[in-house]
Amino acid sequence: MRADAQRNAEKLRTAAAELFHERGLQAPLKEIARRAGVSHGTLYNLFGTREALIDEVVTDLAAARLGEVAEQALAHEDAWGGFAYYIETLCELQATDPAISDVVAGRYPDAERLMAVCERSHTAAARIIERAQQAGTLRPDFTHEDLLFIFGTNALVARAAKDTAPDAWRRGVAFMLDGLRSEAAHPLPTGPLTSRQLYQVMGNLTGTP
Amino acid sequence: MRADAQRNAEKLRTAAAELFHERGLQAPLKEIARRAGVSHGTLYNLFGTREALIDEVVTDLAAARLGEVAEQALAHEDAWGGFAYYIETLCELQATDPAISDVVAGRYPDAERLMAVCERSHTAAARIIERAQQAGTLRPDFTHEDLLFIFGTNALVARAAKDTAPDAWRRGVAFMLDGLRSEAAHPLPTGPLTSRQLYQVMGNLTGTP
DNA sequence: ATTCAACTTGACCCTGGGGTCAAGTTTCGT
DNA sequence: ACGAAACTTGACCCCAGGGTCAAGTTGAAT
Repeated sequence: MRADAQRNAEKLRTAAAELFHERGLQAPLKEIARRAGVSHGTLYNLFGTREALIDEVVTDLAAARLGEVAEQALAHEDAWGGFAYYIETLCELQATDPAISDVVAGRYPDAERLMAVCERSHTAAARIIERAQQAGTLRPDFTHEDLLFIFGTNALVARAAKDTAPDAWRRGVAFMLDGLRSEAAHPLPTGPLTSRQLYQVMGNLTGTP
Repeated sequence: MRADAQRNAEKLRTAAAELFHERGLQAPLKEIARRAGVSHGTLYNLFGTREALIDEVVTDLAAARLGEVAEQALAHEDAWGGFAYYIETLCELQATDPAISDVVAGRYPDAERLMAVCERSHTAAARIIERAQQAGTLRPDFTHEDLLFIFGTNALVARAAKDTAPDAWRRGVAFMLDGLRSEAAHPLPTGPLTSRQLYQVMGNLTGTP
């Protein structure tokens, strides 16, 4: 790769990181190129697809953030505390960083590294759920898919309320969390989604193709 | 108004009602005209704006549906039962009729008759909430705005899951409802939205201009 | 039957997103 | 310092949605 191309790629990575952070992973590619001071043709030359760019720009950040949250959640002595921490902190992360929000809620099958990160994050989440259920504080009919669903809706809520009431998501999450304790549980009307279904629904929810 | 214009208006109303029902109130106006077998220019001539069309086509249906649900909810002997019925039934309505879903979740300030219907619906909802709170079964920190917020998110969830898992919304609502009982309540992290804030957030949430 | 206002039409414009590629420019090895 | 390969550019194409309006058509009053 020629030196100038290297430089442009770097400028594009920077601009993309900024715009993804500000506006989420659907930020227009042309605008990213504009901010980088480069033609959009160059963006297509150097990265080819949006997902390739995402994979380069967002993956490491996401891995760090998600890993840290999961770790801290498992570090809680109290299983319910860890579970609640996990949900609250991830939702907070979604509210403050649209890019991360989209990673958690979206579908980017062609971003390989990113998918691996999600994979890891999912198994961590499963552990957090299981621990709280074994402690008897989290209702036993709650599933991993329900958790992701929560993040999916929170992504939208947080984005919609960002400028008007940046903390609006907290109330919804708090109500929800109160409904997830074992003591609060009443029988559910429907079984959980399959992961296949979840995948599709999350896609529609966040407008990921 | 000339007879042919009358006929066209009728065809357009019918087509609009169908498409709004199938796809929600953002259905492309050109497609409505196409389905009516009429030029889109005619649609603009006869109705002017999307909201005018909505107001003519959706208001009566919405009034009937919303009115009935509220009435039945208040007819419940049990205040909590009435509250839960109201939420569940309205959410179900959202899941089965995208047009109603958008009415409940959206913003259409220029559709005067529709706004009046919403107004009425809101005061009914307030009564349902208050009754359940006075009975001591609904947590006292729950507000009208929280309720509308629930409908706002449910609109998105129901739409996203429609084709994949038409009942997916039920689980989320059930968790939520379990969190709204007085026994489940833990202190909330934030105060409620003002109605002004809610208005803006709902607008962003549903993409209503 | 004529006439003219009322109405309809579809070509046209705009916006904003995605994407391509021939022609021009720059880097780098020799 | 030169030439080939690598790279960049921006004009161009696509699509889908909103919206306008001059020209043509039709209804109905006289």
